Amino acid sequence: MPNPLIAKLEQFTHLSDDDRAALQNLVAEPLRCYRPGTDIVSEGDDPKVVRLVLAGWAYRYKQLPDGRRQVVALFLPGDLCDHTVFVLSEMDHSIGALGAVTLVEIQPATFETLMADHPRVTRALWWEGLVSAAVQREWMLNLGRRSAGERLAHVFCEVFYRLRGIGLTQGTTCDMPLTQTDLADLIGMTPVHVNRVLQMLRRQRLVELKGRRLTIPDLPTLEKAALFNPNYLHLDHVGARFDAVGQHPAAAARYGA
Amino acid sequence: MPNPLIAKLEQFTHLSDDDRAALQNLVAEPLRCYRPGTDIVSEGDDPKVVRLVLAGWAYRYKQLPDGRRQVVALFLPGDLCDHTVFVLSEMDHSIGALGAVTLVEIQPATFETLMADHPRVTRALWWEGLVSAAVQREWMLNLGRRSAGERLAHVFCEVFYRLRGIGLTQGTTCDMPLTQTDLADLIGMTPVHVNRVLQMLRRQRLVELKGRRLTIPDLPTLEKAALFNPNYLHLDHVGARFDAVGQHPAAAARYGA
DNA sequence: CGCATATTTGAATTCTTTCAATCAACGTGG
DNA sequence: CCACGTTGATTGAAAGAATTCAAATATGCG
Repeated sequence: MPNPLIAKLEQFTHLSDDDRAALQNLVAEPLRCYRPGTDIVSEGDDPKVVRLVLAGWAYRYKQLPDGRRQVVALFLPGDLCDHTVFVLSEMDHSIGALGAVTLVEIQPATFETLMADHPRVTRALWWEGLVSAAVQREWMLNLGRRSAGERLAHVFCEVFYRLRGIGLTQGTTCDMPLTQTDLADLIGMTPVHVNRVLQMLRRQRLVELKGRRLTIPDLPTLEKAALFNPNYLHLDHVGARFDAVGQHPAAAARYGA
Repeated sequence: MPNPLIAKLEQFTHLSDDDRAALQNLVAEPLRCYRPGTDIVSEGDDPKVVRLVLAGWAYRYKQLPDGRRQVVALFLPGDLCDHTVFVLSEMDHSIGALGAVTLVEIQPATFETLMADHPRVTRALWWEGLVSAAVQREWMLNLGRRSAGERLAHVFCEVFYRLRGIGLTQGTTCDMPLTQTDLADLIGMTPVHVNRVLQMLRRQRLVELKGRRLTIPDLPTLEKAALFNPNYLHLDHVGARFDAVGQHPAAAARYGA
């Protein structure tokens, strides 16, 4: 089974063959599969392992006692739940499977060994954690200050960028397994309103969404409508500073090599 | 200068005298003071140091091109900006000083040494990072799904809990240097609406707010109104599992020693 | 084909914002 | 000590955005 975490981390830094092998090795830990709509982790659970999504989409969510629900993160292939979760005694949120999800359950010790032996991987994992925190902040800006239309457009931009980073887009299209109800829980609106706003985006030819597939005919225009600035995804190969100069094509370009 | 980070981490785990001394040592790094309303870090900066707030309140915020602003985190004394920020090449948000703020600028190397030599401190710092991520998630739930009244009440509960954890409450009162405009940027509303909602909370005798001081006459009742569940602050001394049994009073209680 | 799930539509209501003014608190200089 | 300017808090009325509730269509799957 290929490990999409490698593709993800290579957006940040150049990895040696040895680094890649070590990451590939994570997939040797126990695999789990989940049916669409089931919970992978429930609020209150004791998190004993670190989870890495290999295939399918999952999402973190929180719920109020009366049932109101907010999706607080999306896990795409290659996404890792916090690599230090196991120090907590209790989860403060749940994780659900959107479609069919395959993930690995990694023992804390495996991670600690990996990080002790591979400093470049350690940096890359730090980067991974910082990016997911940055995504959370961007979502707060989304929820608090963007209009409904901007919000929905922003989600589409982000998902497209993230999927593209791990090679899961096909031209101008990508998967979009979220229902309008899921989208509503993601951007803090009602499903009815998501529907109306989506129709607006469609009328403006900013997106096409049908049969669980998303098409973005003109990404720059959608970005403008969303006030989308990809800086928060930190996809600029900043880790190049930890590379040997010239090792990585993008790093080489950036540093004029 | 006392180091409030020690008090903060001791909410999670028991520290040895040696651990405490090492943390105290952080305060030997260069101190900086900022005037109210000034920026400590600006979006686009290259983060070369890790910052630890010693006194005063600061806040992270993000802004849209047209000026709409969202506060995405509050830094109270003892709060640390991400202890691995320096792997990024560019900040995706800004940090501003609310009142007068004193902080230390810690070199990455200092941190790495501290963590290499003090495994218990390392765990505690991981916990710190996980808690701030959890706070962000709770804020998303706040922005996306709580009503205006619940949102405002929730902010008051959280601030009170966090200040109490580091010994900065006095009975039922604490500082509250945020103006109504600041609160608006925090909970994604307009200042006008904050004002009206605040009046509602006052009428219900849930809070008193005057002269930059907050009084919560009956915390449990405010918590109910806010749908506040403190689990996300992870203040349950979970780290006790990394303590020698019996070392820490709360841990001892939990484990029946 | 038929059920279950997801999307779409309409109308009425509720919540927030907007815009404009007014009021209150506070620190400064005369 | 008070006038004055600045900032923050408060109020009102009207416009705008989003939700609610209910019903009607689509769509996908066994």
